[in-house]
Amino acid sequence: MLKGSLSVIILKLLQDKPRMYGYEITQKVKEITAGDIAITEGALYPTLHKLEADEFLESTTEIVEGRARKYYFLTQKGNEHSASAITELQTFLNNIQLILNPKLA
Amino acid sequence: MLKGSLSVIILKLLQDKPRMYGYEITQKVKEITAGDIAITEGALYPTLHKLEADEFLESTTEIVEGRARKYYFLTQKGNEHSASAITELQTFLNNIQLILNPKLA
DNA sequence: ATATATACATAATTTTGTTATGTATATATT
DNA sequence: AATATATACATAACAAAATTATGTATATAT
Repeated sequence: MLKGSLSVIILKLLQDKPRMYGYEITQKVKEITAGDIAITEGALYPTLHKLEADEFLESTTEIVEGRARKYYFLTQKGNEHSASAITELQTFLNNIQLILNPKLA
Repeated sequence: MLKGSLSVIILKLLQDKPRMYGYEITQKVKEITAGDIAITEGALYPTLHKLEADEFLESTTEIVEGRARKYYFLTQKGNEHSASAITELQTFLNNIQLILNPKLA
């Protein structure tokens, strides 16, 4: 993982599906990237906690099939922040592309 | 900066121009990205030193216009490593793109 | 004389990952 | 019945790789 992108990925996934739990996020990323990107739990959970502490996310815990699931969702503040964070990452990715592929510049 | 991309950027720039010095790299990145990406010296120089310690780069210092310049160039090992490192970063960027823009998947 | 640009370098700190470990339940396999 | 795997969350020790601040030094423009 490139450091710094995980929180934006989480925010983006929660924009597309407004209620997800941690394990679900790891599986979704694995699915989208055909197994290339595996989010480690040691990175995921602290990041979710930080996003919640920053009031970008809120959560509710539910028991589903005998196991606890902690569902996260964007706050209004988180929704606003997501927009700029995603744009910023997109701009950065475009810039790296320009460096890696100057012929397309 | 997304952590981890800097060394790959340096390797790529040295593939395109096989002899560059540190300050020149910062200016080149600024130029390509229209000022969006500014490489900090505190990141640049330690990264150059590490690439040299890993024997991916070698350097020669020259005095140009009264000031010392340390020119870096790829070793054979560095050239081989560049190819895989760039491909790997490209794959990663493509995967992030899939997450950020699922409609293009 | 002073500010800015060029040119390199390092130290302290922060951010953000990886790896390892722990707890717990459900389901599939031997 | 025992064991392995998948699901589900969490935290601690450690490492990597930035940012920020600081330092040295020369050339050029104001």
